[in-house]
Amino acid sequence: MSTPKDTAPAQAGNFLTNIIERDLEAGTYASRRWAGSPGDATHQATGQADPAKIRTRFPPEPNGYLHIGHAKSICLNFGLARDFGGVCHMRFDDTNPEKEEQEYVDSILDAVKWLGFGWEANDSAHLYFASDYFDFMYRAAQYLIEKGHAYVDQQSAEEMRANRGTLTEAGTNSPWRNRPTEDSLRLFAEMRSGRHPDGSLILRAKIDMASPNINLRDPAIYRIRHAEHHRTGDKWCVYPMYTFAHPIEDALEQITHSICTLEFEDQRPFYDWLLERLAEGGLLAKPLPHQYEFARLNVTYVITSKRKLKQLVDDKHVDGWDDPRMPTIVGLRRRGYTPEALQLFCERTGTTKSSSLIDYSSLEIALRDDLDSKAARAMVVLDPVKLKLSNWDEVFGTGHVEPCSAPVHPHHEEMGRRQFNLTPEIWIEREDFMEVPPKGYHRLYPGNMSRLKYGYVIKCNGCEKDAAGNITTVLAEIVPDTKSGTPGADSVKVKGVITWVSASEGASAEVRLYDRLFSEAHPDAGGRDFLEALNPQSKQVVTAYVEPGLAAATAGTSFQFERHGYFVADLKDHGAGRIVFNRTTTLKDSWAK
RNA sequence: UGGGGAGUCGCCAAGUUGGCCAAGGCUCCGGAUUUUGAUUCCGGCAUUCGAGGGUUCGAGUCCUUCCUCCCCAGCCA
Repeated sequence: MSTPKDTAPAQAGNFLTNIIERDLEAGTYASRRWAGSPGDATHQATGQADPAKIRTRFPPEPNGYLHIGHAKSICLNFGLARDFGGVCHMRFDDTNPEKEEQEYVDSILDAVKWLGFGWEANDSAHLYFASDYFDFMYRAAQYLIEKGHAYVDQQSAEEMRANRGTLTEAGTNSPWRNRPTEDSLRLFAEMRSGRHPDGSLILRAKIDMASPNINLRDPAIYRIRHAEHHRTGDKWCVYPMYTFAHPIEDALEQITHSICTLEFEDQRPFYDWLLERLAEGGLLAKPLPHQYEFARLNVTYVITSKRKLKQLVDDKHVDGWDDPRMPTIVGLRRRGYTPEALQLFCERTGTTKSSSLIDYSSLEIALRDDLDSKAARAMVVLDPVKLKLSNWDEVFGTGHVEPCSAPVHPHHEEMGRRQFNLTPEIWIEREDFMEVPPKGYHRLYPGNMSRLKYGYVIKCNGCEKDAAGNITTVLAEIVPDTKSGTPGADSVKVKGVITWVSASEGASAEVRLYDRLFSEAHPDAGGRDFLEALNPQSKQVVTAYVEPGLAAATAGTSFQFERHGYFVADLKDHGAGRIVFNRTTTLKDSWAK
């Protein structure tokens, strides 16, 4: 997975590619060794020069489902490794046993693979867990205590908060801050042995309670938590905090560029402080990893707050985490988004440090751009009204069905052709007929001609209505010798071409017409209730008539329903005997709605 | 009011050490092709870089004052 950057006219880079190029040129990481697995300085020293020019990592906490924002981070980290001859590690940041589960590990792995990335490189799987480093982390904490860089505090959480100071006022030292080293060492061992209850003691780094950066006011680095961990079981009852664990994970894995989101900027000084301390003690190999921050992805009409997404699921506003309206990877996938479309979207939106708000439509545009050349075409009538060809018997003879042929894709003949029959009664879209057409309308209205796509030109003769005045049947007649593909096809020019499905041969299908989940661009702006911004029409289910061949579609396959948009056979509900499609997105429509 | 970030066309976004007319993508607007009002194809789209001063032959890039927005006071990540 290490294709070097090609020579093609390089896309303008971003601040991260600039940094990496500079590091590569300067040989910043050239001296790194890699012993084939993560480990401390001694371990890595036994290895060869690292075959990976750079190492990045995607480090989610396995506490929920991945969403579109994670997709960006995945594309960034795996993409950078791919483009610069490096390796990207798949790592689970599982340092909080109370929130994490194996189920999430599995779904995250699945999402990353589906997106098109892998963690296999140089004959090994770079799949790691922070929990595998607990032994080292414990040793590192002991080292910090020994050197006077950490101490066991026994203030309560409330006391600690009170003594931390505020944004404008310095904090005050803990009365336990200068506890003798031996005492802290003993207490820390007792914490580990299970002698103390949750919250009674805590290990803190000793830095500066007056620092203007609150993260440096003796941050907590190890806490007591008598909880079962999904991987280490009850082996531990002390767990490292993110602040302490993450830099160590990066260093043990020989990560070069540790990329995270902007809110961690203030943590960087501690990241560097910690790693320097451990490196000067000979525990970690130099050169050390560096943290870089980028702006997280924000998209209009979309929320990514885990708490709020969970509420949508729990309160049944959506049908689960994989509801096609959810911004989760599983949801986007079920909606019909492709990995390529998501990657294209991430490339187009770029990577910077300035927070941006991307139009939701960019997502749809990227999807259309990807699907247009790949999706097989099909004719489907979503809002059916019957049309009778009144001169059928005169033109073809009673009982005749007229075979029609269409390309699977108009620009890719190699994709083959599909067959279906034209019959005397067909379904057409209700909006393709108007008794009184507006200016510029060129489909069916009394006296006007249109073409039945891949079939004949027909002339509209009016319609039939029920007692309430609703149109029940559109009446039309075949214009002879105008069949598509025959020499006479162009003898009659028409402006409108409409799609149709044979009433006797078409299959009926359940089609779910999805629209954006929220009707406001900023559903959770200004602290108001995001549920009030829910779009009541985000899901409409219709019974449609589809081209007969669609019955054989396999779940997960995308089609373009001509003139309607892109649809995907539902991953869960489409199958033998039941045809179920989800509308992924409509087609671009420049005809005023 | 402390600290850390960010402000370039409708939405993104290049622009690194000051120097040819401020990249590119998407949207949009014209026009051509089209049996999807889709696609494709041509063409157009910032005297201006949050605002004001200043330095300079020359500034988005340097100095300065100001404005706006985002993040930080979990024993979450």
